[in-house]
Amino acid sequence: MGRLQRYNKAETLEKAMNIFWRNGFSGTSMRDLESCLDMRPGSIYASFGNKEHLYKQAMDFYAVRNFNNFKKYMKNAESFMAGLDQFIRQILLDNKNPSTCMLAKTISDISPENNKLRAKAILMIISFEDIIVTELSRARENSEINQNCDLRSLARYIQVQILGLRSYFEMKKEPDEILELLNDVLIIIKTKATKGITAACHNNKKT
Amino acid sequence: MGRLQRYNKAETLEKAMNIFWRNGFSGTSMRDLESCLDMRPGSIYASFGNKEHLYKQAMDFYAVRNFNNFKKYMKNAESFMAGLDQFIRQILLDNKNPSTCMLAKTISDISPENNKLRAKAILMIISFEDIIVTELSRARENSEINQNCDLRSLARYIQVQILGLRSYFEMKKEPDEILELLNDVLIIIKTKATKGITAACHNNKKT
DNA sequence: TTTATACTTGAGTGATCGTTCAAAAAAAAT
DNA sequence: ATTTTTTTTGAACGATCACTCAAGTATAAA
Repeated sequence: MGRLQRYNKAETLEKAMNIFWRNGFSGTSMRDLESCLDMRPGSIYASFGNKEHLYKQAMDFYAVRNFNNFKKYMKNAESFMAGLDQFIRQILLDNKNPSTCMLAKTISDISPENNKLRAKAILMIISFEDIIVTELSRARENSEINQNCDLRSLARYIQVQILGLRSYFEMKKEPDEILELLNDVLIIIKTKATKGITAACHNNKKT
Repeated sequence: MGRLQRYNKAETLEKAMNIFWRNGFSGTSMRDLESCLDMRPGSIYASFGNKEHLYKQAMDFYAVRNFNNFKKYMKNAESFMAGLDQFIRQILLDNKNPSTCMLAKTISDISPENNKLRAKAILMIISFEDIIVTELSRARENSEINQNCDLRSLARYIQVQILGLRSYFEMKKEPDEILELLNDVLIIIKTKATKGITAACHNNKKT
């Protein structure tokens, strides 16, 4: 039944994800990928289509792993806040991978003309927001969160906090500062969640 | 005394900044720059050295403009918080330019090997943090900020908030959501500033 | 008008880009 | 063994990359 496949698809995609995550789409050449994956161009194209399609699959791999990771931490933790703490902490303290979210990086990386990748990344970020909302509503059933709280707004706020932390610590990884800022951020999310203050008073006036 | 320069350096750098900001270093080709600047390669190299050096100067242009902008808003506003509000609002609601900070983008964009640009971007982000600290201490003299407040920590927190907002709104520019999130963020910064709670209780325990 | 000087031009450099495809290799079926 | 099927290989393609430099052009001084 023909020659056996030399490469495991999941392992290969993980390698591709790592190099794309680090160097970006334009910053990663097919020759970089060839040496990183230990595959010759023909094999890569036979397995993954072309560079853009490979990037898409690497991004999928990233997103699925991230989503599952988040759900896992939520499931194992004794509260939403504890799970969120562990989830963000693990991302920020990981020194093997970039701190920046690969999806956010894709959105800023990609030039306007080939915005297929951009659109896909945006969809996946919104999917993650949906997952946060799901977990928040579960937490509300457990009375961890105020009944009046707008979960969609809170999820957006949490996203901004995560993106901010990940972007900031891309430049320097000082564990003390990470833990301090993470603590600050978590305290405020908890306050917002329990007091239910979201989008209270708009001040749209010009100053 | 020889032929006159056809190009205004500041205007040219602004054009270069815009295209680099949008497309990144790897995503912008010299031919893109040639048409954007309306200059032939020889002129570009005579004026700016090479692509990397041009990027550096474009980044400098970006940083100086941003710093001055921040100071201007701070000077004209009646309080630190009002100035910060106007500063961030103007960045997020501007539809001509990317939402993401060019310095943050540079840090995540650049591949590890040519990390000169990366290092420069990090230095400039830290410089901006210093400027925030300066403005905060001025605000403290005006009794806008609690005496016990750790200004460096608060400045870091503000940076995270700005980076988070700019990263988040790179994907979608919904004015309502922008104003709501900006309002949320500002309220909390104000609370932190007036109550002086920063890095209170670390919870380093594993959950 | 001529000369000296400063800047611009754009065809052309070798290197690298993403991608292709005929040939080789390895397994199962006959 | 031979054939059939599937995968891997890597030389090679045209396009584009960052970059160079001799020639051309515009100005001020002589």
